[in-house]
Amino acid sequence: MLEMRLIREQPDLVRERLNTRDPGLGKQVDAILELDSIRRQLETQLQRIHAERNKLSKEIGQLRAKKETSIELETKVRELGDDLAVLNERVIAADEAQRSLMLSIPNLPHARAVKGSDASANPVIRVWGEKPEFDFTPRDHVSLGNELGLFDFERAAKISGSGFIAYTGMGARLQRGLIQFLLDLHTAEHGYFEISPPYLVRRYSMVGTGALPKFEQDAYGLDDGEAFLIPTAEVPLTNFHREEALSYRDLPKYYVAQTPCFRREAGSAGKETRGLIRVHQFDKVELVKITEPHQSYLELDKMTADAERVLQLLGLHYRVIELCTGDLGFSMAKTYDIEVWAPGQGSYLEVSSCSNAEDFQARRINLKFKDAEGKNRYPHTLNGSGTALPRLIVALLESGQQKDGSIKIPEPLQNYMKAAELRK
RNA sequence: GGUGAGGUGGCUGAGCGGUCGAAAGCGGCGCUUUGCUAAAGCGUUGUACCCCAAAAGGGUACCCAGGGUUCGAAUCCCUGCCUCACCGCCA
Repeated sequence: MLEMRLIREQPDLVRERLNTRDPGLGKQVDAILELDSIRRQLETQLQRIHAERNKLSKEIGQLRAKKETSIELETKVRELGDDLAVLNERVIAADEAQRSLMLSIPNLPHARAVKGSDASANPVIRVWGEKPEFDFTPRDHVSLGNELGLFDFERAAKISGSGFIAYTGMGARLQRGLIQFLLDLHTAEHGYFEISPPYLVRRYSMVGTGALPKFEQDAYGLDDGEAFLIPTAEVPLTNFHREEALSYRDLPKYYVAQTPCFRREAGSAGKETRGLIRVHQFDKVELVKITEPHQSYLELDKMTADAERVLQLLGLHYRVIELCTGDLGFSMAKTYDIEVWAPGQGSYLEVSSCSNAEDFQARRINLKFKDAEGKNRYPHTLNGSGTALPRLIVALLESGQQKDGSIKIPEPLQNYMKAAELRK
């Protein structure tokens, strides 16, 4: 949620920045200003009547204490009470109208974010390693994995429909080993605190991170929309301290969690849907930070580096791109995507997205911290994948493949896998 | 799922339907005393919103949440949520 005061005091700035996301979005500023002024007028009226009623009620109490009559006052107060009820409903309605519009307005892109309307404008920030060379035509993970018995798409589809995967045998062990490797790396070497959170969350937690209200069609809902399967561990982790006031001494917080993620992927049928690349349920190791505002961008760089480290240790070629204003997620002010090279696809796959939401989510979840002066302020929240499992597996299989269809396992994984390669 | 108890400010814990945003203690902050520490004394100490250009100041709301009774609710009634205890069921 944006700060109302900012919209009120610098509407042009807000309008302009929203327009960099999507020309036309800036119009929302005028709508919100209108609702805000209506709400405030009503609230002022309501409060005047309240003040009057409180005063008269107090007088009634005093009259009664002196055993004097107070009938006239009582009648008057009763009338005020009726006005109050009517006005109160209008205030509540105005408040809700404003709030719901506020919740549907995305975050402002960072002031220096690259401007652009879609992914084609995303600049490449850096590249690590090189595309591996093969003296044969590299195969894709589906054919490699099927041959090695690493997963079973047909049976998974039989159970749950298309878009679900069952890892089998060494494939299952590969995922488990990777999860272990990732959690060990981030906890032991990068300083994150491990949490195993609920996978089912309340609606307000989804609203809190910005997954709702806009993207309800992407989530799996239960109980008539009161609960949702998490689309990412960002939701439970970021909400972990909701409604709390932390101390600046507790910041920054570094959290890591491995969870499944559930996504309907509505509207993406047919698009990069082959194999493991886009599925309805996948595992992910997620990083979340809560920081003081002045260090959040430094922390974003560190978090991105932590995610990149995964690929470096596994020897996977990747590039980091910055999302332009038009491609930014709803809650985010700045995002770096890490894309790993998948030789069998002949393309880069997004395996991590590291973002700074600034105070946008903190406002929504009412998360504050007391600074050194004892003042309550909103911290910044960050999140990044570290990393998504299926696409990491795609890259590992396709990059590690050998002519005979076996797969070399990168050195750091070998202990977890109890094997140096995958073969029939 | 059943029964019982309970949810008050950073914490502990009072609170007769009217002057209670809420006693007291602890903690925090400030000042005084002090060679330093400790201790003591005094003062201060919630959040959100509204009015005001801003500051000063004023006002409204908030004692788990939502309804209700009443001229008036922390206080009475109902519902829900949560916590604790015991029972049942269950991985």
